[in-house]
Amino acid sequence: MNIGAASKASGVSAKMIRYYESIGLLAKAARRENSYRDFDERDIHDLRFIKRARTLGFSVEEITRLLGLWRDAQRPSREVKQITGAHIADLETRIAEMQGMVAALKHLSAHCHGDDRPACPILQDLGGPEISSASPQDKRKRAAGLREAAL
Amino acid sequence: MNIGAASKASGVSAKMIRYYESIGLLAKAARRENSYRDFDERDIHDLRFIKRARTLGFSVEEITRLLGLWRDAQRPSREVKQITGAHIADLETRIAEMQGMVAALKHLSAHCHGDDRPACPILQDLGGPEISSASPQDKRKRAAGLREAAL
DNA sequence: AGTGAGGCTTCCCACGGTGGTAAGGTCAAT
DNA sequence: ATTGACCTTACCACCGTGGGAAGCCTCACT
Repeated sequence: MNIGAASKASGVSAKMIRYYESIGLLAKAARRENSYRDFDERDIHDLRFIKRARTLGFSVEEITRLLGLWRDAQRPSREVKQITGAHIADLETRIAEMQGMVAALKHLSAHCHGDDRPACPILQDLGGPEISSASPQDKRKRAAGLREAAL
Repeated sequence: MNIGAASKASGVSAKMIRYYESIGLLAKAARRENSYRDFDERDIHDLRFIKRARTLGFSVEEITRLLGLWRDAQRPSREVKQITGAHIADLETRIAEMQGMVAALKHLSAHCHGDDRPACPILQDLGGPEISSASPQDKRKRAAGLREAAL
């Protein structure tokens, strides 16, 4: 199976397949005499796994662990659940942050005429003196995950 | 005002102040004889403006426009409201996507024992055959905005 | 007057993921 | 034998942020 075929079969772009291989997320594909990569069913499975996990917002780092667990038939489901739980919490934190932004923005926007007049509470707020930001944005380490996947 | 003082006064790291200057978001700061940057009140205002706007998830590109509007006393508030509205819509799309992920993950997690047994519906789902993903992730251009701000 | 600490300066590197593109090899079919 | 569709590697870009090196500058203290 060529990389193009693997790409179609998995929904992962050829570009990303090579990338995943390069960072060790995906096992190094076999090579034909032409030096073309040759993917088997196992690779396709892994690619689909990765694709699906990315769709669910897991970071590549998390997927590495999940794939490792997948391959270990003996793994305790505890670990999988733990990773998933942490990811859910992460997503929820980010959702809450964004909801805070939306609320603040909607509030400002509601008081902005949005016509030819220059008066605008949105800019007033942005430019104004110390403003009590909704939450001071904790900067805990957080996988890039979805953010880029959504680009 | 040195860059350190400006950083403290605005809450923007010295690193980012230089970066914002380099990309033209912030006007080039005056220099002293030592070649040290010298910030005035106007710069501090702009930095606070940027800081606040980043907190609200605006991308640097959007902030460039907003700052331009701020400086134009004659600007029609329409434009500001329009930018803000687009940003709100963007945020809401991303929130919805993440909420979809959370829902799917919670569903899977609920059916995973999370103990020593290896059986795990989460991995089953990830590794399983074609799954009907919540939404096929539209990839419309979207400013990086929050994603990185939240790191 | 010298020394050390802590500014400041520029410059490059890394991250996460993804896309682009150029320069070359290969294949299959006309 | 040529064309066009594929493959290969290798590099660059994005966004926003942090890290660090190497070299000045300044100030306070000895």
